[in-house]
Amino acid sequence: MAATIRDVARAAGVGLGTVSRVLNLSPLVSAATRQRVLDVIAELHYVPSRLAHTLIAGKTRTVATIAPFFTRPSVIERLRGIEATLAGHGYNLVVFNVESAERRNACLRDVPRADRCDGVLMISLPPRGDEIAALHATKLPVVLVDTSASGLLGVCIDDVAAGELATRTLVELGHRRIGFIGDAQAYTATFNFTSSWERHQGFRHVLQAAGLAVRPAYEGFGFHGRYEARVLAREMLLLAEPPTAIFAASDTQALGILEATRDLGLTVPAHLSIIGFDDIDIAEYLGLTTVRQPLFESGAHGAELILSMIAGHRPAPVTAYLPVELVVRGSTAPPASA
Amino acid sequence: MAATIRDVARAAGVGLGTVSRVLNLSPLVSAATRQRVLDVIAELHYVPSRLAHTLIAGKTRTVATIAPFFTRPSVIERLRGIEATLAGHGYNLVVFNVESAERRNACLRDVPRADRCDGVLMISLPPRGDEIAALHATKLPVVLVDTSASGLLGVCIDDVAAGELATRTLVELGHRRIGFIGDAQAYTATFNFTSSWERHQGFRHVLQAAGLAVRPAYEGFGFHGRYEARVLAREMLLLAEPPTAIFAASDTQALGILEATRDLGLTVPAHLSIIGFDDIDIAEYLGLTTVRQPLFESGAHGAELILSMIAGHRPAPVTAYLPVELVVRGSTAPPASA
DNA sequence: CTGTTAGCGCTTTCAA
DNA sequence: TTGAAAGCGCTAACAG
Repeated sequence: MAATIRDVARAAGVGLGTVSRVLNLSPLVSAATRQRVLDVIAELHYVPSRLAHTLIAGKTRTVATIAPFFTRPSVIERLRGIEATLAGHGYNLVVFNVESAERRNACLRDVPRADRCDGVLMISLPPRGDEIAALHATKLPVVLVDTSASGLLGVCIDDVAAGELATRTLVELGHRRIGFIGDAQAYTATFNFTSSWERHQGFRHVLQAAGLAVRPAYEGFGFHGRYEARVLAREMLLLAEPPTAIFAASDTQALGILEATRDLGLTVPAHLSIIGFDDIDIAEYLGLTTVRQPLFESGAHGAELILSMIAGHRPAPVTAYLPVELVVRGSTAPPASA
Repeated sequence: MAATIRDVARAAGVGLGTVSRVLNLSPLVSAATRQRVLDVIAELHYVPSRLAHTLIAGKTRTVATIAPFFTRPSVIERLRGIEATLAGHGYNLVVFNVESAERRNACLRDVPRADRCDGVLMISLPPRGDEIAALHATKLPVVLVDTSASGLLGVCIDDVAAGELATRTLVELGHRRIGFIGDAQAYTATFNFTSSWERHQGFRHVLQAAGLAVRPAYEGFGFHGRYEARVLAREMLLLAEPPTAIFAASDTQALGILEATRDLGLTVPAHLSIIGFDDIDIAEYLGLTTVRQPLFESGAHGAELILSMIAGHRPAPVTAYLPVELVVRGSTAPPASA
C-alpha cells in the first residue's frame, strides 16, 4: 500500500542504506544525493513506518498511564499534566482506566511490557510487594503519581500533613466538634488507595493534640462520591449534638456535605463549616474552603521523571512531595456558639 | 533481555515455526510437541512480542482519539465511553489532547497513520475538505463523535433541534425576552466547533416562529468557559430591559450565568430562568434545567463503529443521531411578570 | 560517500 | 506433523 524505503531507493536509484541515512540526517550523504532522495520521498509521499522503527529501536515512544476512575476531576487534571508533558516531547499517551479490582490486576500484569510502552505511570494505585518485584523485573521505568511504594519513584503530597492542616484550620477557628468524611476502607482496599486514610490520620493527630475527643459518630466512611457523602453527612447532622465543622477527604465529598446541609435547611458556614480537598474547578464557584494540591503539576512532574528515565537516567527511587496550600473561601467560619 | 521465540524453540528442541504454531493455536502440532513447547514457554516466562506481531499483522490494536480540551466534563464522559468499549475488546486508547490550532493540525496530519493506530476517533473536530481527502487516502477507519462531515461516519445529536427544544421550553413558559450565551465565532472557527452555533440556530428559529424579536444585546458569545459566560450574562442582566431567561450552549456556561445572577443579587428562577446543555454531573446538584445528551453513549457507539470497521465492515458513511432529553429542574419557571 | 548485508521477533509458505 | 527459509520495513555494521 504505502511506499516503503525500498521503493524510494529504487526510484531514486540509490541503495537502501542511503535512503535510511537521509532519513536519519546522517552527514555522510552528498548534498546532491540527499536532494534526489528527498525529492523522491516527497513525490512518493513516503512516510517511514513507525512500526518498523519501533521494532528495531525497541522503543515505542509511548507511555502508558494506569488511572482509576479517570472521570474524577482530580484524575483528569493529573492526566492533563501528563499528556501535555508527553506531547511536548513527541511521546504518546495510552490510557488505561481502572474501575474494578480485576481490571486493576489485569493492567498491572499486562501493561508494563517493553513491547507496549517505554514507561508506565500509575495514578493513585500503589503496587503490592509482589507486583513491585514484577515491575522491577520488566526493567521498565515506572513512576507513581499520588502514591508511593518502596523502591519506586513517586510524586505525591504529604496527605497526613495536609489532613492536619485542614483540621488545624478548623480547630483554630474555634471548632471543637469536628467531623470527617472520607473513603470507606472496604473500597480503598480494593485499589490500595491511601490518601483518604492518611488525611484521616492527620485529622486524628490534630484532634488528639488539641485534646478533642474522637467520636465515632463524627467519622463517616463511604464510597467516594457525592451521594454517599451526602447520606453520611445527613446522619451526622441529625445527631443530637452534631458537629459544627466537617473535613471532607475530597471536594466531591464536600459537595455531598453541602447538599446535606441544604436538605436540612442549614446554612454554611453559620451552622456548619466545611473544608474540602483538591480545589477542583467547581470549588471556587461554590465558595468552598479547601486544601489545594498541585494536580496538573503532579502529572507533569511524573511524566518528566518517566521521560528522563526513558532517556537513560536512573534517579534514586524516592518519593517527591509537592506542596499543598489552604484556600480559604466562604465555607469556613468560627462556630456559631463560639 | 526477554526470551524470544527462538530461545523457546532451542530449549524445546523444535523448530521456530512449531513454536509459532503452538502460539497461534494451530491444530497441526502433535499434543506431545505442543506440551513440550508450552512447558518451555512457562519455564522461560516467554511472552510474545506485541511489536513484532504488529509489524507482521500491520495491526496495532490501538485506536487513537483526538479530543479538544479533554478536561471538559462532556469530553471526559465521551472518552470514558470510548475507553470502556475499546478495553472490552482488547484495544488500547491513545489520547491526543488538542488545545490549539497548531496542535489540531499536527494531530490531523500525523495521527491517522496505519503504523500508529488501526483507527481514529475525533471528538468535536470536523476535518476540512482537504483533510477529509487525506483521511480517506490513509484508508484508515475514521469516526467522528459530536460532529459530522460528508463522507465520514459520525455520531452526534441534532444540535439545531436541541437548541429549538431548549428555547421552546422557555417560550412555552411564557418568556418573551430570551437571551442566548454561547461560544464565540472566532474561537469555534479555530477548531470548527459547530454545536454552539447550531444550538444558536435552533434558538433563532424558535424565536422567529414565536414572533419574538432577536435582539443582538440578548446574544452573547465568548470563549467556552464559566468566567466568560459570567461576564456576558452580567452585561445582559444590567440592560435596562434584561432578558427573563437565558439559554446557555453548555452547562459550564450556564454556571457562569448562575454566578452572574448571584453577583447581582438576583434569584433563579424568580428573576431569571436558565437552561443549560449536557447535564454534566454538577447540573443536578445545582438544580439546573438542561438538555441532556448521551455523552458516554456517543463515545461508546463511536468506538463500536471503529471496531466494526477495523474488523472489515464498511458501513455507509452516515451520521447517526442520538436522542436528547430535556431535564427540568429548578432553574426554569414562568417569568415573574407573566 | 554509498551499496550490500545482516538481523529486530514473528508469521508463513514450502518442502520434507 | 515439522523444520527451514523468506520476508514485514527499517537500522546499523561492513566493505568498497
